[in-house]
Amino acid sequence: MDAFAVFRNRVEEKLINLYPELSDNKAALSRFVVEPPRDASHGDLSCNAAMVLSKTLKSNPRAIADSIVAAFEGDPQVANIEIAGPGFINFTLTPDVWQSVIADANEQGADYGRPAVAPVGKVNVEYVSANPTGPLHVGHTRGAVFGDALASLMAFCRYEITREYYINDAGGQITVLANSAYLRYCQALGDDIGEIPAGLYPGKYLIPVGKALAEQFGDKLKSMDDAEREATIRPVVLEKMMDMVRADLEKLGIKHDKFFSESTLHGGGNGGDIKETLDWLREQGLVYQGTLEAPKGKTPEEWEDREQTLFKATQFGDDTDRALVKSDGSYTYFAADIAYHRNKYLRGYNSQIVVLGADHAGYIKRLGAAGKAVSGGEAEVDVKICQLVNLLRNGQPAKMSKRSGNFVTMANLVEEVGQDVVRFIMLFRRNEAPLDFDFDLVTQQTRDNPVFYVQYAHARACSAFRNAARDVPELDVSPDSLKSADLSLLSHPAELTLLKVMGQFPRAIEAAAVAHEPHRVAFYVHELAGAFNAFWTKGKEEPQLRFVNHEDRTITLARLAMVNAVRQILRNGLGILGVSAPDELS
RNA sequence: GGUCCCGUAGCUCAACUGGAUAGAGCAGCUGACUUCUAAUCAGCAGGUUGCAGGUUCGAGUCCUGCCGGGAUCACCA
Repeated sequence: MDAFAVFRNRVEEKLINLYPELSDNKAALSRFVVEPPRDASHGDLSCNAAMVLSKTLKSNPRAIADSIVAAFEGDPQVANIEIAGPGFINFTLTPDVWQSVIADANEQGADYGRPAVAPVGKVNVEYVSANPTGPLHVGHTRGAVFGDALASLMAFCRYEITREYYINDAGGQITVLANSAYLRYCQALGDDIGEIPAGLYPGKYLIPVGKALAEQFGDKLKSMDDAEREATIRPVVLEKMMDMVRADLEKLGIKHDKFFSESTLHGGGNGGDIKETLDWLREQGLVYQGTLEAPKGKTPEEWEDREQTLFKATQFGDDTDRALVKSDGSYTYFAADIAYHRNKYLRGYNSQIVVLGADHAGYIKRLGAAGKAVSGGEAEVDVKICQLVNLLRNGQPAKMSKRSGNFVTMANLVEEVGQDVVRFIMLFRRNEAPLDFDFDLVTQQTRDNPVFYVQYAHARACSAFRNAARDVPELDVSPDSLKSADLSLLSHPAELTLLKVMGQFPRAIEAAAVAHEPHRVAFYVHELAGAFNAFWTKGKEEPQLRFVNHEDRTITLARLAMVNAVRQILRNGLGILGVSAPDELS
């Protein structure tokens, strides 16, 4: 049970009893919260209902608070209740409420923290979606980790989640890719290709692709005309590129459920494709022929004033209407994007999350507009922007030379510092804040390094069990035995402090999922690790607080039950982030 | 010029979506180590939350206008 949720319900019940007119006013009732007070001296739980409902009830907050407090008279789990400040109701709970967190965590195990009821509706999380023209680099990594952790977080909270990758395989860059691969193919057949011409991809990763083409086709590609050759090469190269992307993602532990190919939107008739979508938009009166004004910063010479096919994006909150058809008659990228959002909507996703890089900030409004337009306002499109990652070495910018075509790939990054570090560091920051990634700092095993700090706390928890097995081998610490522990022994203030942090896990998780903010999970496990380390050190000053007590088996068992719960919560939190929880650190 | 993001302790960042006296870590002082119960912990010090207004019981958070930093700005993807 989550004490915060339980007491919120309890307050709501009492409010409806006291003020029957609230029973059909869900909106008002949904506005108050029960949360931990900032200052621990205010108690365990704080409720703002009296202030929030003051207007609705046309009564002053103090009077409402008084009536709520009176209604809690006799509640066996309330040790103290008082009104403070402008009308906060502060609860201090009896220790057994917090002690029960241990039993819950140990009993529910990997499910501890999971909300009881599943939210309605399917959620599509689209992330990475990098152009399949080369290896993933560090710029893709943050979005990849963020999207993956967000999907895991929401899946943990029982949302029906699909992890999706949109393959941009319909544009001109794939033609360039095919031509680049053809050059490597010629090279594989023994031709001297010299310098890679400007405009083609120079990367060495295409060399094996060229070899594969040579093995598959012999010299047949050379005798084809350009169109036939491209049509032949394209799917083969694309597949190779996507294999590479998938392999890179796997190094970070990322696996998508669905790879959606943009080119399928350009084909015909499978529902939700571009033509059908544009026809549908036309029926809605959202498409017209017109001209756009030149942006203020552009000089008239840079601007070709021309009539084009436009989507009324402004009607849905965008800043300008958007072109759907290019001057050569083909569809714009955005036209495909609208169709893609419609496709997702038709597949039943009323909630669509799109994770993009910092350079796509300008897309938030237009994607939101697309989502609203194609769903008649039913689908929510939440665009999450991940800001830039600054790579540092020893505090100095780790410059990458763009000229030589060298860049830090995702694979390099993971190889150098490991999956856990990459993932945790990238999640230990709000997504919209820029991130410094210092190679030297993130590999240190010190307090400065949050990944290490949290993993160390988990390893310590495990070591408590190793020590117990060594020092009191006759003590049964099996799950069943831990279940029988007398948790009421854990009433020392230091223990209650730790237990209260533990008890916040469920609401922290749920709030993070609702807000689409996985970084909160990272901050939570960091806080729990701190609370655990603090308690651990207390055992130094006060030996009776040590986990293993040679004289007293019952307190040892209770303490180990608590340690096991800490370990479980850390595992659950880290599991959501995709970071391992090692039993020992080397 | 438009739009979006950011601006919080010397530094790097939080603040549970409007709650109470704005919190952590680093750096600086003080103290605690037979290194898996110090890879850590406790304490001290550090603030006009960029500026000015507004909304209300209450603002770092919401609205307006400025200042500073970054990103982006038809037809590429």
